[in-house]
Amino acid sequence: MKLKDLAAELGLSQTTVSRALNGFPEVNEATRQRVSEAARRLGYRANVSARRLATGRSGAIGVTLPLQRSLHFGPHTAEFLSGISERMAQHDIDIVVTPIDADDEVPVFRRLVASKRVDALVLSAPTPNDERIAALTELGMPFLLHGRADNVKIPHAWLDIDNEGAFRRATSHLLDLGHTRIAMINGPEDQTFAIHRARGFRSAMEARGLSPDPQLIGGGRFTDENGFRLAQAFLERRPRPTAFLAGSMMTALGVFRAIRLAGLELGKDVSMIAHDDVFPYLNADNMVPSMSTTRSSIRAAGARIAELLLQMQDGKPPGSIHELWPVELVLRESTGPAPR
Amino acid sequence: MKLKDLAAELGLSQTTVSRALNGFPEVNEATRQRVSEAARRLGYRANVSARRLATGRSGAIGVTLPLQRSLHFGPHTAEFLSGISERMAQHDIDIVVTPIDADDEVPVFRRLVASKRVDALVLSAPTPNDERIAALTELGMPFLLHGRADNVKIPHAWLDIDNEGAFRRATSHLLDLGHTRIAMINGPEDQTFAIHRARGFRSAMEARGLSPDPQLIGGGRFTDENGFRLAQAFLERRPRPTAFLAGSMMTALGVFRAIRLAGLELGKDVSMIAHDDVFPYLNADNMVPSMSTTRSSIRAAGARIAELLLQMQDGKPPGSIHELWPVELVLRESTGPAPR
DNA sequence: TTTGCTTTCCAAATCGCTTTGAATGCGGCA
DNA sequence: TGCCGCATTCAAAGCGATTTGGAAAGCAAA
Repeated sequence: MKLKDLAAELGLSQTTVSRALNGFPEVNEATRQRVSEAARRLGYRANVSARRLATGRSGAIGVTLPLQRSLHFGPHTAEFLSGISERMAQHDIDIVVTPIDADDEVPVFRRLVASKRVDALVLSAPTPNDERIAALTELGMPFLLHGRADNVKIPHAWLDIDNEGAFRRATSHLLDLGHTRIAMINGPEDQTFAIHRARGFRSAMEARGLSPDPQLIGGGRFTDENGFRLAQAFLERRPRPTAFLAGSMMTALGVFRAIRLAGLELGKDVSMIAHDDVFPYLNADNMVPSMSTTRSSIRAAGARIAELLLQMQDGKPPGSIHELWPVELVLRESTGPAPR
Repeated sequence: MKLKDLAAELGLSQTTVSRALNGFPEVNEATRQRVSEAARRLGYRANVSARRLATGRSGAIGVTLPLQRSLHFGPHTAEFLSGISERMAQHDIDIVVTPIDADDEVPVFRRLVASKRVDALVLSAPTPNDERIAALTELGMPFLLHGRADNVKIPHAWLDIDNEGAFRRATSHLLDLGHTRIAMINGPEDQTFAIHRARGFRSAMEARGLSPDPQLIGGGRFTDENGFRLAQAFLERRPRPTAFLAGSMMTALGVFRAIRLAGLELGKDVSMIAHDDVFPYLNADNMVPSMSTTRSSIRAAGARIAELLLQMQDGKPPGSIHELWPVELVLRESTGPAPR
């Protein structure tokens, strides 16, 4: 069932049918009804390849999967991708995922652009001097950055959460509770967001005339395992840290295990605030004890990015798109006064 | 830079250039060299939409993301998707992810088929009477099932791991160690794989004249939280279970927390074998104590499914594709003799 | 020289849609 | 009546590849 068939069936020209289906104003309302009814009845759907060829737009947006980067395609990416695709599905736009090695990103971009496979890209996990921005700008491929690349001066669209503010507030709160030996289990050190978090941590400490103990700072992947190992090492130091900041709920689980294994009680002997990207399957409220968190839905960010991408396609200049989302601080049972 | 331009540049016809690039035999080797050199130099890449229209193949395969199903788009799906896309990238085939509500799967399939958006689909998380198989078969859309739909008689391609055998062996091993009160934390009950695992568990028990205690069987999502709650409930029963089977590493983490919280020691007071889908960021070996697992890489399964999909496109009949992968049992420190 | 094969290359049709530029029908108005 | 303007509709020209059905060139055999 193609357009021609449908047109023949209706005794109309392809032009009219096409226009009726695509909501052009110059077609009689009665005709439009007739056309869309027939289309539905006969199960007609435009061949996307043909449409794409004719319009010159691919009707797809690309999301790159970091294969060997410090950030894996893990739960965070999955959740983020859900957010994007949920929104895009409503617009009949495909999400094509492209695995990409850290080494040959630019060649892959070049291919993506030349083959007109996608209309825009979503970039994740930026570093401060992210070179992808220049590459894509030069290639003329629209993109939206999830996160920030502080040192890149080229105008570009981004959406980020206020990592610095979140960790500053979390740290301040721990300081208010009397904690001074605070350990920080951050993300991969090269990532902008991790740098921002470290900055927030440091600035809150310094505001009280303290400075972070480098011995109590760790980074790396957001995994249970990494959280566990770092926390275990930190807990062996004397004096022992009385509070932890964890970069993700995964790390927090590992930290929690280490705390238990050391015979300590979370929320009493040791406090913890973790960053919660809001996974539907990992609820800070339901943990025992419930976890205090800095919270920002990564799925919502994905959905919003999809939205902004659509606006960019409608001509909104990328340089005008900058969103910095505030992060909530949600206090629960895992934080308590510092033991004296 | 389009084919026409490239052809003009070379003083050849589009036909010849196209053939040279696509490796047809009837073009002179010297010409081919000249063509591909020029293509490289000028950065020519075929417009995928045009190619797709001309060939009638979309050059993409679809992966559906269950949005509201019992299985979320979580770490498992992410890892699986990595496997697929890794393999497909080598063939310049796009992966398009389509979010899909459990309710309107068939309409979405119908649209996918009619719009010729993808050449084939990957289906995950089947139930025993999975109705998607009939729907897709009827629509003539090739697909490959990750898992099995036992009661569906329509011939179709599938790849699955031997869940039943894995859990039978794991259970047998626990029985060998003297455990008899074994708790099982399974996956979502409607899923075939969970049913198979339950069957393996039961059959191992029955082979020793025992039968599983329904009070010690739980299901649900593969999350830390779910594992924690179920394990905690089970550990309150008397006599207490001395061993756990966990459906995933995520659940296992929760079980582990519950065990610690109950003041018990894993590997001594309580044993556990978890199913490990092999996440790069969650290593059973590095846990403390290290975790005994039934192991099968879900990423490898994804890669293999991609491979099989390619073979299907080359004409291999779907009905002939059935792969049942054995599952390793890897014993580590989390399993020990039953306390007397 | 002709014929018959290969080898190598080409012109033009095709894929199914969008879009341009023009045609048609019809009521209103002078 | 004749012309204009508006609302509809249409025929045909793209979009950029693949592919069909030859054709030209080169060469060996007749």
